[in-house]
Amino acid sequence: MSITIDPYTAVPKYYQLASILRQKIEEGEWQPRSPIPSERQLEVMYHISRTTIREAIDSLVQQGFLYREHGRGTFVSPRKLQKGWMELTSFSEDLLKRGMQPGQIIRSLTQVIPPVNVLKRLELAPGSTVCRIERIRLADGTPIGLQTSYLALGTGQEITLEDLESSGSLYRILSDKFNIHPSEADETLEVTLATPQEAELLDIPPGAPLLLSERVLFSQERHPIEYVKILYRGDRYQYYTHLKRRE
Amino acid sequence: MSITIDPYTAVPKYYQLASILRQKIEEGEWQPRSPIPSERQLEVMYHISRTTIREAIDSLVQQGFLYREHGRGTFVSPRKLQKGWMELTSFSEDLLKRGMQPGQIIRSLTQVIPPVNVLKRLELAPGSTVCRIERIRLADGTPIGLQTSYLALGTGQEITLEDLESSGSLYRILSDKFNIHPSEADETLEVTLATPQEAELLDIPPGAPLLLSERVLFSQERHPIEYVKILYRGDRYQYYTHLKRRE
DNA sequence: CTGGTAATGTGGTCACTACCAGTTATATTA
DNA sequence: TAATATAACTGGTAGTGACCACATTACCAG
Repeated sequence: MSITIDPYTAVPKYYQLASILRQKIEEGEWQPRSPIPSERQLEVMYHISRTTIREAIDSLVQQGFLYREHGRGTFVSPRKLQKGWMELTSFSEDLLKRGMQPGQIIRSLTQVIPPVNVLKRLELAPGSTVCRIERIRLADGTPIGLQTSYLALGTGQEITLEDLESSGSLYRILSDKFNIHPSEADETLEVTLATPQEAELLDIPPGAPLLLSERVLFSQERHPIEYVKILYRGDRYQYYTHLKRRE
Repeated sequence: MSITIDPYTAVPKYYQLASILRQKIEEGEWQPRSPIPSERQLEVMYHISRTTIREAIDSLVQQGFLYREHGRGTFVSPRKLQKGWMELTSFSEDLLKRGMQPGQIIRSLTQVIPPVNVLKRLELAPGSTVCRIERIRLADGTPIGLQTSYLALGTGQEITLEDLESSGSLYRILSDKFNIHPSEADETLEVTLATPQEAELLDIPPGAPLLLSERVLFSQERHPIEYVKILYRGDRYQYYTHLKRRE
């Protein structure tokens, strides 16, 4: 990450500036609640137009790093709000962020005709086949969740056991191999109790409370990509989210 | 909602335009996945500069109503993604959106010195007093959750029983009476089991699974306002979010 | 000391301009 | 006819210049 703007690279200037500013925030050079240089000052400092400055600041405000006060200035958000931005993350990313080591036991990888509710959520025609992946998810080596994914892939697109075992993260495979970039998701959370089978796999007593997450993942083009159901051990998992009020 | 831009009002043009476009989307005039007029066309249609057009479209893209494709156009997001935007909502708002009637039984409203972990989350000095509200939350008349709020109000700011009973929504009181506008929140969700007291209040058997939500609410100025803990009946409540991937 | 006022600095809005970078349809050419 | 080039779109990035709305400060009159 440079400390000046390079006008000859393909990277947009507003993006370069945003990176520079974010770095100063993350490294603590600019303390929480203190003002950053004004837009006119930044204009001189980096020889960029105010239009571009504002575009950079806009994105950081959007991401919660900065906040503006009309007539006063632009300020660094207090730590609390900098991290844990409401992000769509994969299981692996999620766990790594919490400082735990993600792992998995792949139970099956098959082509199946999914249940109708799954078909509906994936906006597929009845009888369509999808790729189903069953995995036990591990945190620091111990089971933490049971995950069942249904993937709506294009014809010819296929995920192999090797892909899964080498990368671990489904999102990475989608991105690298198929150029599908997860963008948004709808998720519901509720409470259930473990069936004997689930209890066995998760190494908990039958009837223990579980956190059930159901998520439909959408690509950048807003096509449903994946329906995934995860049963988390209630005693070992906490769901975190950051909410923003509209307007 | 007008259908033309009024240059003489205090409402910014980009905001007026965004409202017009959003209306056309919500009323179905523009169908999902179909392109909206190009930015150059809108420039002519509404006699607004492209800068302003893009600002309006930006906000709608941000809110998930539209999506852009470089070189192709700007399109209406499919229905699925238009609604249920990841919003910070109050309990009442939340329930109303699900088509249920919110209600409450106020169990207590007192000034207390909260537990240390609450003080910490509210960034208050040890020994500070806050307003505590205990409520049983109802959906269509039946108990659905136990809510305990700790409010960090300014000196002289006070919430009365009448306020609560007449409005029902704490967010509305904060907004109307104190000019405090909830903006963001950190929330965690986990699973617990009902204690005998909790079970009694929620009309469920002791040991029944509950969804425990803990939320810290922040004002526009990023000051912590409220720490609230809600125990939801596991059999009657489902949590919903919409996630977006960063970048 | 108090209250008003003007200067100055901040972010907010908007117009106009230019060019770049993808996409698509059409015309051209082999 | 089929491949290729081109023109005419689309959104993306960037600069300049202007004025507005709000906050803070310093100064002045009472």
